Amino acid sequence: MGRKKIEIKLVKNIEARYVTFSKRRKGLFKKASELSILCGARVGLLGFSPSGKPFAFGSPSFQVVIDEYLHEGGVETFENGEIGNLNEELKDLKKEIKVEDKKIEEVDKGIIPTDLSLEELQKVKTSLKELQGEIEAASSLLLLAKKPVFIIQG
Amino acid sequence: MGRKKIEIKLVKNIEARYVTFSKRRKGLFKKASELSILCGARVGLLGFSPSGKPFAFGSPSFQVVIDEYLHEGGVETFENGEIGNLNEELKDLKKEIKVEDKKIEEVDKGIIPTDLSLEELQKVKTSLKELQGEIEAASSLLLLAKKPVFIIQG
DNA sequence: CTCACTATCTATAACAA
DNA sequence: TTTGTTATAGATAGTGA
Repeated sequence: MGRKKIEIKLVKNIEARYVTFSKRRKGLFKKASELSILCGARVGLLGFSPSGKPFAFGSPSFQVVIDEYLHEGGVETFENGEIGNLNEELKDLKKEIKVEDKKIEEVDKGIIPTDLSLEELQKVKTSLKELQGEIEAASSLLLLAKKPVFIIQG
Repeated sequence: MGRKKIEIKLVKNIEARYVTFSKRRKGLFKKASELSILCGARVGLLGFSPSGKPFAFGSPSFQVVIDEYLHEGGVETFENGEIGNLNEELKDLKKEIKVEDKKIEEVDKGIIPTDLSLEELQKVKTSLKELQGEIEAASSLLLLAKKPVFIIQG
């Protein structure tokens, strides 16, 4: 999406890193907004910049997402017993991913040979990261669903 | 980004809506993941599908974002007094946006004439939605910063 | 950190399965 | 709700201010 294809890994140059962050955060907000409007979904986003500054986004609002989570997105969303099963599945997935992650690391270091091109390897790594993110988040949701939940002091 | 340019508004056909949701959620996760990896940012995402099913994503993990928010992203991020000022600014911005929103609605209904092309109008509307999302979220962050915060029961 | 420019790379709308 | 294909619309890397 730019003058050149880039690898998805930490941008070394700090200045360039901030520029990239600024541009892509904007892009992410836009995507989140579009998803919400096009599909009637609700999306909340919370994060921290490279320098540790918080940023957030919500559509139709951040608060709506929190409220929906508190009132409907928690325990009631899952059938009885379902949570335990899902947790087991997630545990297995995490194990598998850990194995794959280690494998890739060793390929990277040349310890293990591979038939994959650098480009293909990059894709695998990126996919793995995404999967990790989803699984991790799913775990968190399940955890929160089991032990309710975010409480907002007020 | 597809065969045709589309307006950013609720997809009428429900089947198509779900397809769009499925694809764009995937895209959003990818963008969030890339932002995190490229810039060393932490990103957490929580939302609900059109049908009310929760989804979440985190990079490097959902939990990391929550933890950082609890420990560093809250009150300490803002200087004393800064919060009050920011809240005032946000209040003003919200008012302005409300006005603009109403204006656009009336333009849509033909009550107010406009020199803008449909395309330009669409852009303005989309930008406004994004701005709303950011401002709303900023408000939430400030609110949470003032009245600390998410508490995770355990 | 933001803004503008523009050559390229990517995400995705429409369609079918 | 998910997946694959293909033509396009849209995002963004590199660069300079």
